[in-house]
Amino acid sequence: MHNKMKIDELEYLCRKRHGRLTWQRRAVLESLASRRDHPTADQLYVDVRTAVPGISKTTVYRVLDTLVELGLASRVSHPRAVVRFDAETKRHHHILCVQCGALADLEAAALELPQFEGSTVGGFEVTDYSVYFRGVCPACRGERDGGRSME
Amino acid sequence: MHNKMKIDELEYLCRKRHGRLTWQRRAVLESLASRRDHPTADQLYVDVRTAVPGISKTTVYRVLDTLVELGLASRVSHPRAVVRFDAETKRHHHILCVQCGALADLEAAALELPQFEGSTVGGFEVTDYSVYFRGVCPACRGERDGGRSME
DNA sequence: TTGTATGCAAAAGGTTTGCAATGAT
DNA sequence: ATCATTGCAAACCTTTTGCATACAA
Repeated sequence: MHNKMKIDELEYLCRKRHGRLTWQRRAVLESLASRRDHPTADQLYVDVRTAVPGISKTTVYRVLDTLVELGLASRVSHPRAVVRFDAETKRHHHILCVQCGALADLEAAALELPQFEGSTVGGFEVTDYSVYFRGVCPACRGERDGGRSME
Repeated sequence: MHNKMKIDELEYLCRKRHGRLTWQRRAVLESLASRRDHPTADQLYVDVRTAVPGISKTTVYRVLDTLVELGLASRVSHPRAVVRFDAETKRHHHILCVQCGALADLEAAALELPQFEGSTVGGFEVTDYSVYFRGVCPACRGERDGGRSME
């Protein structure tokens, strides 16, 4: 399974850093990696807590920090929303449904964009980039009435 | 001057909505439009307050909401940072310096990207998009030591 | 054993809200 | 005069921090 790889990576990276592989780290990463949406810290907290009661919200925040540092997760955000997390660290883009607020991933390969990395744009040396789309998702296009709530 | 246009637009849009053109709205929009960076609500508050004392922070937040509603400003955000505002509403992209945290605009025209609007991407009907670059700004590239503070 | 990671509770922001007063039209 | 907008203070929420305890290595 793909999640197993993530956990293995976590173990490896923890060792390398003289860090510790706690069940809390495992649990948060497992929960994050098993989801296809972009959960908030609080959603992950609830999630983990139902599976393995006893974790504190503080720890979830700290573990997420660590995962981002280790490159096992990344932060996603858009204006007017709480920060969300994503275990998908391959380059990809995001698209937000302006009607229901759903946030989906878009494979980078699906897009045909120029190769910006390494080039200079506006004087900046580009190391990374992603495209943020806004649009209407399939579900909202179907029922032309709008307004699912933001999950 | 370009800012004058913005204020005129504000006046027009306020009237259209049976809204009122208060000096607070004028002041916030003027401050925002005169800046080339992406100020936070708090920065605008300080700014306006020095020019015309007496405005409250609550009002700055409310005025900014209104400006965004009216299409005179937009929200910009990136993970790990407070929401920032931008009076530039033409399509443009953003680039963040990963060393000093500077956030700059990039003219859309400077990039040569496909025409995504109206097309369908990942099942979504795209209405708008912008590219978010990460890289190293000219200043930080010059002095290869990194670490200006995030303005 | 050693030092990292956790839990708790409290602090720290940033942003929003209720309500009476103000002021633009 | 009327109703949108403001100011104040308090509420809200998410995220961070200090410190003692627990536990992975």
